[in-house]
Amino acid sequence: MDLPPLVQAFVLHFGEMGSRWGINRTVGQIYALLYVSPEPLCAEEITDALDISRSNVSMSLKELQAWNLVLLRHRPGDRRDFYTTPDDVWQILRTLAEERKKREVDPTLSVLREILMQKPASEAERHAQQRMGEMHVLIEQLTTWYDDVKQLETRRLAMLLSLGAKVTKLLDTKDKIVSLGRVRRTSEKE
Amino acid sequence: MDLPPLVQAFVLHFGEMGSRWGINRTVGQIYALLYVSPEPLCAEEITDALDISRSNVSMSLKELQAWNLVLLRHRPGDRRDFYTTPDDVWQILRTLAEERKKREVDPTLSVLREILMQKPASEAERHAQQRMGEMHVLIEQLTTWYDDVKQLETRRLAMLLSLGAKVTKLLDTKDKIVSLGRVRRTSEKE
DNA sequence: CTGAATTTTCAGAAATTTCTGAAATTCTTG
DNA sequence: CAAGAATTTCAGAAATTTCTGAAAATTCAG
Repeated sequence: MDLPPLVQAFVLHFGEMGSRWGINRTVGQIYALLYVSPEPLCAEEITDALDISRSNVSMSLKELQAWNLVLLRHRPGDRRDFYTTPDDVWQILRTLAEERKKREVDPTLSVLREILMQKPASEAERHAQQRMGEMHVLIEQLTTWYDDVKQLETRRLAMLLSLGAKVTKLLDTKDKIVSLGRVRRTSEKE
Repeated sequence: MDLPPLVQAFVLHFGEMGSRWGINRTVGQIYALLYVSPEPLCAEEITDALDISRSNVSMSLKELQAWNLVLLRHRPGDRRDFYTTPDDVWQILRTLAEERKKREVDPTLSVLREILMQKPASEAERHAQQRMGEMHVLIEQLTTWYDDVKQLETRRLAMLLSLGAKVTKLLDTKDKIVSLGRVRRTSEKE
């Protein structure tokens, strides 16, 4: 691996982080390399840059394609495949979130739902179901929010973020209105 | 492993998911088991429930403690340690987020900052730095937002989520005001 | 202090994941 | 369709991670 030291540091760190997130080290390194490369790279170039076997590169690229994380490029009169990453980091994040949701969150929700349908046969099971119900609600809330927010264009998303917890002030207002409304409705009934 | 079938399904799924997120299967299973148990469990009980060695339980519990994910409990006149999880799922999520940030995000930010300080020695390095800069900005934005939001109590956080992208309407307004301001300022200059 | 109960440690075994080289396949072009 | 360039596949090797049993350490009651 003889990359510019600055690039090498990035690639190695990324490989390290990848493996802490359940992504294989090599896949992480390849992604990092593609991410910082000024031009799309072909498999051979990745092999040379990272000092890994050609077949490993092939399998790792397949993996990255399955995750929708890389773009395929071609040069006229050259039948090799060249790989690159999207330019927009926000887009990359969105793709990552989308894929993880599809692979991990959705199946978890359906397992939870299935379990929650069953009839508890003991007090322990009843309690377990109750706990799983709480988890189910949490995940549903998060994914609903995510489905909402993922539609936003980058510019607007950035704005939403920069607003941060300042939204709380708005919430305070809403909060008061809602509770006022509740009080009124309650007193009307009486 | 002879748990109620409903609990077993949950525990196994959780172990599976854990390993996809870089958490060892056993650690995930133990956490799931503690999460749904009506009472705190001692190491011996976990050993029996999950059919793993006592030493494995000991090490996995140590791991969970390092992640601040479990609570230690004692019974009077019994010197065994009993383990449980917090009741509030939101609190669990917060802890998880906090720990991952501390272990993975913060180090990444500091690696990026360090690399960005260096002087690029080539065009390729200049480009790589530019890309890393974009990633750095993204992560900074996300963590700033996170630092903001993590303070919120559960009730308010849930409200923020339920609001979701409806906040966009507010943003639209802000957006218009901002761009109006820009137009005015520009025309004043001319 | 002794000894029983409990927990921790850790070297090596077992299991799992990752990686490689060689062969097979695909694709293009003359 | 033959040849050559590029890619993919996959069985087994290598590396890494996880797990265990045995021994050591800790804790506490008597």
